[in-house]
Amino acid sequence: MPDLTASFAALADPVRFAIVDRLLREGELSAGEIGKDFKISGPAISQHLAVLHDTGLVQRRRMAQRRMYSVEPKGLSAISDWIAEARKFWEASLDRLEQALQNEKDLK
Amino acid sequence: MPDLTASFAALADPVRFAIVDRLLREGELSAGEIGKDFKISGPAISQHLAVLHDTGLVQRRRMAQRRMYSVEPKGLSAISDWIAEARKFWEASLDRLEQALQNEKDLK
DNA sequence: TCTTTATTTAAGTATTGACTTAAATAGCAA
DNA sequence: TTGCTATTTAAGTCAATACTTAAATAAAGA
Repeated sequence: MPDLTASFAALADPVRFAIVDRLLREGELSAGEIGKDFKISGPAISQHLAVLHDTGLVQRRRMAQRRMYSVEPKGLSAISDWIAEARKFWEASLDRLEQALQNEKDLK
Repeated sequence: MPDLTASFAALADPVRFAIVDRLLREGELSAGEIGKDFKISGPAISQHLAVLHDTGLVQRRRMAQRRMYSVEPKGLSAISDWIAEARKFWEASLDRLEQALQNEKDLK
């Protein structure tokens, strides 16, 4: 299992979450375009992008002077896989709860 | 949309992630039982459980002197919903990539 | 009531992390 | 080369947070 806590930590910051969410919807964007959404400095954006890149949530490539960023699906699918696994357990427990409530009702 | 970044922050800590993961698999457990898995102090565990409870990831109830903790499905389904939405976008972009590679191949 | 068990709350410390400004790097164009 | 645009790296500051020990609370039992 990959290190999910690092991915969660990356998405725990509101700026980084908003960046990933926007990249999902709009595809590839430059660091400058991404930065326009926020009132923090350029270097702050660059540092956030570095965190997202280091944790494997975004890819990047050069295009002339610009750095283009896009979502790295593998990074998100690691979370998706864990959630799918977790869902099995919580749905099973909801089923047990529902069953228990039904039995209680039947007794009346 | 609920505050997903708070949920991500809660799961970003390795201890809290392990607690949630174990509660999913084993169901309801007391604070004491949960604490045995870690070498940190009782109060530290209690504080982690408070964070998980405050962010809506776990429920708790009293049972005599003990506090019993279990996963709150709603907390995780908020993440699950975002991932499902995100998946639509990243799969669409993968499809476009695949299409582009196919077109390139056809030209040869 | 007094004691024991289970857990939380309080208070203080140390590390981590998000931000800033200033300086460095990379590529393009005059 | 010199300059211009885009972005990152460096260095330092401040706030958030994960931990500790000590004290408080809650429920049960002798």
